[in-house]
Amino acid sequence: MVEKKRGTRGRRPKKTGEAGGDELALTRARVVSTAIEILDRAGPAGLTMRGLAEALGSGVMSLYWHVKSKEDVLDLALDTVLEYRAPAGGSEQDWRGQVTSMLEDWRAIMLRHPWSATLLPSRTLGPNTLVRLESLSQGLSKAGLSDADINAAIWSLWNYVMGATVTRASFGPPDADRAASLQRLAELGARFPAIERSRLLLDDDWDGTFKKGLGFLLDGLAAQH
Amino acid sequence: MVEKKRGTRGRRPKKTGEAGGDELALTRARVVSTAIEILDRAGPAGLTMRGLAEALGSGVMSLYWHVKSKEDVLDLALDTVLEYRAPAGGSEQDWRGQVTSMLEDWRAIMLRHPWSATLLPSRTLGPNTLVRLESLSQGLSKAGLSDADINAAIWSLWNYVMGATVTRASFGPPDADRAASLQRLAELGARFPAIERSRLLLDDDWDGTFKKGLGFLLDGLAAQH
DNA sequence: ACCTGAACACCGTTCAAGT
DNA sequence: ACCTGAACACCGTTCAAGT
Repeated sequence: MVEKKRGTRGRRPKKTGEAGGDELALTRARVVSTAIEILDRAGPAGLTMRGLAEALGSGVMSLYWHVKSKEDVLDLALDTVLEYRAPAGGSEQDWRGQVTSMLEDWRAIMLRHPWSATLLPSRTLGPNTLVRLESLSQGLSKAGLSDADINAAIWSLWNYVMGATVTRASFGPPDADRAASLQRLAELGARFPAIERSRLLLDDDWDGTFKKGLGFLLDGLAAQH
Repeated sequence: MVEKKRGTRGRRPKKTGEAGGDELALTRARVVSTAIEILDRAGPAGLTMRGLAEALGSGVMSLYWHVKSKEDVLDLALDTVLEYRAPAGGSEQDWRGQVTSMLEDWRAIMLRHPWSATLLPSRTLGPNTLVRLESLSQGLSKAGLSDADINAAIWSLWNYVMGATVTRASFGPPDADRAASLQRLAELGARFPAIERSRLLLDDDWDGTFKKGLGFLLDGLAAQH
């Protein structure tokens, strides 16, 4: 009853040059990057410190030398994924182009790592998030908005992307039938005539919808001249 | 080592008319509503099936008669909180008013239960969420948008509110100093001149910013005539 | 129909210890 | 400086059983 699963990954002496990648030194960077791999594959619920250690070929508690806690791992993974390298010469670009390309890059990254959209709301803004806010801020300063409007504009765009990504992630490709079953519900009750008519829940041109909505918002900003 | 904490909440025979509220029958509705209380007080991490049972004065496993799993409890709590009763005569209202009041109600509710903003992205849309989408859909149909634009408009507004709430919840009143410390970071590095200048992170007029941004978006929609 | 405790298979993390 | 296993105090849920 107290027997332990030893199997293939019991302790063994370290051999240099061993195949498999297991022999690499444990580093903070390596911990974070395999955490990201696991998150991509299994989502936040699939990440455990025990599983992470196993994937790294180390004991569980070894992780705690490089990392403060599981929360810490999540914070680091999130900030790593959100990294943004502003394209060179961005400051000469027109504001709409600069803002749009940064936001689309942001959205694309979050969709590539869907867990990030789920996690971002509940944790601190990291340095890389600040880089994005700064780029947004600079872009909008060229839009001719009043000082009073500019912060509201930044947050509007931020919120829009955040919401779009989070919504998109919650539908997700794995369950196309979820939307279908909701649509059926909407039809059945006949309590939702407008949704039914526009087939809102079946529309899956996410990219187009994102672009169009962003256009609405930018139009609204431009209109404040 | 195997001793058990019996104390005040050990089994006792059911007495009718007993004081304290403990004697109420266990119902699905009661399970959900005390789950909401706990979520409000302690957040998603603070909700455990064991704690929930204790708050209800029942054994843990009794819950599973009324509820399928913890996930189920969260889904139910979320949909309960999101309930929307469209104001009478909404269909005669002008579209901007109808849309705005529904969205502000939605935002207010989510801010009153901050965990809901965190949870919504990762779970199914419930019936009550559909009611809100329907109201949005009906309101916008009066705005004179083309059929091609209307779904994009719905999702834009949805995304905006979602993002605004989620962002707001992630700052939260508990840590006004978090923003301050971020601002310090921004100043220190001098890598974020635009953020620093506008004092973006110190701005805490969330309500005003929300309204203004919503205005930008609605202006953009109106401009599509 | 409704409620129960014991037990199972997990978690994250503290600690005292090894090298 | 870096890594370790044992142990602690938790989880959600299955099960077989009670009324």
